[in-house]
Amino acid sequence: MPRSATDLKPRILAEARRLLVTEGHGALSTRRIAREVGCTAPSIYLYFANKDALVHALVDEGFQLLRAHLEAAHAEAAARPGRSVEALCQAYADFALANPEYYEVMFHLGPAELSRYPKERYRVQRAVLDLIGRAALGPGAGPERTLRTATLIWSSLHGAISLHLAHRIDKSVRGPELLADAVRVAVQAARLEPTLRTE
Amino acid sequence: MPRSATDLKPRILAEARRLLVTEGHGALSTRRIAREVGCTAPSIYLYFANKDALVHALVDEGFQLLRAHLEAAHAEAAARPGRSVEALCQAYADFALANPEYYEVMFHLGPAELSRYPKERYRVQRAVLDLIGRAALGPGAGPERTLRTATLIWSSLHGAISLHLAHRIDKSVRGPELLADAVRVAVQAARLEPTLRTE
DNA sequence: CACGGCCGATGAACAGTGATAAGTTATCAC
DNA sequence: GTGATAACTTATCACTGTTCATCGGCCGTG
Repeated sequence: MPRSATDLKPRILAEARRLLVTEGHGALSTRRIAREVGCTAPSIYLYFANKDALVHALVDEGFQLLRAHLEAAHAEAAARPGRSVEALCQAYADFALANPEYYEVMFHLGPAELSRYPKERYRVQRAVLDLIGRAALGPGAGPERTLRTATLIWSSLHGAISLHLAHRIDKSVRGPELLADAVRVAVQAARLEPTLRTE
Repeated sequence: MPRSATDLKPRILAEARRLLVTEGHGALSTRRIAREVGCTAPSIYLYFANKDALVHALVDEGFQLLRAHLEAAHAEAAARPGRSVEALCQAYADFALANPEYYEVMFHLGPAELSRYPKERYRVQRAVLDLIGRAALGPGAGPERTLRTATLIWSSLHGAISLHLAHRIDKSVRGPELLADAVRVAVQAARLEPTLRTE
């Protein structure tokens, strides 16, 4: 006897998403979700193998959102070329700052907190990295170099965002400036250097 | 009647440290620590206001360890100058990869997971940043620019480390290479640019 | 010596967590 | 109507951080 007309699974997911966004992933508990949805905690296990699976569904959602956000920014930036990497990076940062709790579960949760899932699924979708890499190097560059450059830009970007979200940055350093610096630095340096071994 | 001769507080701290290092901060539980130490869980609250305070003591320890590690590397690198930033960054990365669980609580735990403590204490010690900044710019640079450049280098470094520790990096991208790239890129670009506003 | 007072430590308890197993109930096929 | 099947709940387990009342040994005072 479903208490509400709709299927339970999407409603559980929606409530989990709502709790994640509004109160952070620490507020995600099976009983809390169940109470809010109008069922009992064990019902969740009918649709998700465990709590990690539920969180992981949100992570997947987050990646889809991020990808859509970046592709929109990419399309918009295509009009005036030359600065498309900067636009992509800005879009990435915007997403992170607008959805800090999504960003948290997407990129900070390690195997310890979110176990029982193949590591492969953690890795960011190649599509996003390709987008960044090609924006930086152009479509001519080889896939390996593209991936490497994209990862470099991404990691620089992520560093600034991660520290900012964790409140680890000195008050006198302004966040947006740091982000802009991080992007510019990574982009310009990544464009120059080919696979230059440093050791 | 202390069951063992020594004071309880340092032994609690030592056991917490051991558990953090060997099993990760998810294994830190008051009862577990108490059992391992030979007392009961409420005894911990005689010496720490709550579990967060205990974790925070470990965070402070971590910062002291990191600082000592970097200062040692700095002293060692003073012999052959010119490459001291790279040496510092390498030392930072070594610390992170050698003590991933320390690094986790030091830099990934946000106010949500580790509440009830003033945000100020989260911010990395200025001493560490000054070390990096002066290694990059020399002692002549102004304190503001030094801090800003150090933060930029640090955040680039942290990005690569954070993604690496969270297993978010594509298998085909080799970790040490990415780290080296991140350092080099941040250093060379940070050296060039003065306070160049990007907007 | 006896008597409080104090302080470290404890046992019991509370509300909450993820998770499982057994039981209930409603719907559908035959 | 009967049986099966799926959805859902109740009860429970082991665990979490935390609090409170209590106990016991020690110390200074009379």
